[in-house]
Amino acid sequence: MKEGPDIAQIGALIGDPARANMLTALMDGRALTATELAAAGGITVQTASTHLSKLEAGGLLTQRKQGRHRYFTLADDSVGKLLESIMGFAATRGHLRHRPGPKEPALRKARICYDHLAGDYGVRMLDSLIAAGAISAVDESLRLTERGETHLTSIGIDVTGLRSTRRPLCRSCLDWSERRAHLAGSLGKALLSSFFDKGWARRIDDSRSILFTSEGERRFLALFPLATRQTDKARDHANAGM
Amino acid sequence: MKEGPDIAQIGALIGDPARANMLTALMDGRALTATELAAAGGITVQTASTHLSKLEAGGLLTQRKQGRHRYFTLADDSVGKLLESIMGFAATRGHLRHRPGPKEPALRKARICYDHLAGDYGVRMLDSLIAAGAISAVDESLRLTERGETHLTSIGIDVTGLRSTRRPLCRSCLDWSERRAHLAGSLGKALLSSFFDKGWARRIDDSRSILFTSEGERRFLALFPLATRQTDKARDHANAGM
DNA sequence: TCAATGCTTCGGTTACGATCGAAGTATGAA
DNA sequence: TTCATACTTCGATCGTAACCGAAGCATTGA
Repeated sequence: MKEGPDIAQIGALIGDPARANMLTALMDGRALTATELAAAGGITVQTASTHLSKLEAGGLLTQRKQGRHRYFTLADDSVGKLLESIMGFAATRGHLRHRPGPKEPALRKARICYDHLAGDYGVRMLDSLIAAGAISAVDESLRLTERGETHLTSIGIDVTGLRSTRRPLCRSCLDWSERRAHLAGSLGKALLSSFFDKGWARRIDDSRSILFTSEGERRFLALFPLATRQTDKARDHANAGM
Repeated sequence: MKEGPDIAQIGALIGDPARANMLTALMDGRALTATELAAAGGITVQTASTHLSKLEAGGLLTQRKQGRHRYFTLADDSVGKLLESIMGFAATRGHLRHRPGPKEPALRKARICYDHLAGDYGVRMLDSLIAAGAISAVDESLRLTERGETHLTSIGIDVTGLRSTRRPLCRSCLDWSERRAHLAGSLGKALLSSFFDKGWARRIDDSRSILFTSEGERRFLALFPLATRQTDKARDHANAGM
């Protein structure tokens, strides 16, 4: 009872919806500013500021001043592990947040996950890239193959340019609506940007859902055909442990 | 943000101190009644009742009616794993609950953990029993040896009687103040009861700390001498993985 | 049938914390 | 210097949920 580590304290830290949203927004390891996190949490910056200082005091976050910005990150990867394990548990209990209303199907189909494509289409894209041999998957780690580099360059992605950034090129990101992995990292971001640039799709207002044009959808589906049966093994491999 | 399982919901469930206390009280796998859990949480039965129904609705607990009692247990061992992982995390962040004030040293020395002896003396007792060959330890599982049965019977413990109960005889229980294991199970309970019966010690009011008489303390320390060097290996074994 | 026990439900109080407007501090740019 | 941006702190409001007393229901035992 009054014994043991104080699970109530960190439970309470995670238990506030705004804080939980900010934490999940940080789960891909990027550093975000207080203002960005306020948006992620759906609150004003003042409120976010108090939340962030609580999270920092609780050892979940660290901050790094850079100019007039303050970049927040998860304190270390044990925090990420903790959040992941809670997510996994919550998923088994069916504690998925269902936004009722007409927006939900669109969100499930295609949406922005930070800066890359998620949802049904996001999972399909990664599956297709793996099936085509463009990306090799070992456990959760993804790697762009030579064939993939050629292929993506041919459709207008500046792969060499992406390589020069500090951010990892390929990253597997768990898709909670699909319960499968999709492609994150700078490559995932570049691909989504290219869809916007080509006019295949656009964001809807302030929502995170992505609306494809009929022409864009046709092209997308042609570019990333459904993975066929014999590729299931590779795909499952990429999703191992999730 | 609005994506993924609702970690805030289960965070909030664990985030209330009373609920957290009730959950940790259930972590040894036993089923406890609502009244017992109310005591564990330090609240009235009415309040406990509402907490318990919330925890049940959240999928953390299940209840089983038996006569006019309602026995609550953790829904399954994934809940235990979850709580353990949070505890582990909380411990690394230094989120140990320190009761300030004079009571704390007494609590660390000897206290009740559900129904058995915990704290420094609890750890010492188990170490000593292992060193004496009364209990054999393989990983976290403890077993009473024949020599141990003879020994304990000679000091007035009705081992055969304890064997007839459904509850496991020996159980290893992690001691958070010592970060080491102590003896739980029906044998742990019986030993503590015998200390009370013999007048060696008594509970203090409503606190969980146990006060030894000077005579009782002398006898206890003589009965359970400090484990010597060469037994460290066995003891560490018993504490493996904690 | 009646009393006792274990637990839940109801009603009302209270306290805590999430929230935001407004003001204050720090950094960078003009 | 002045202005703009990024963020924090202060102060006040407000809503929710934790809490308990009292009453109600269910089970057991006499």
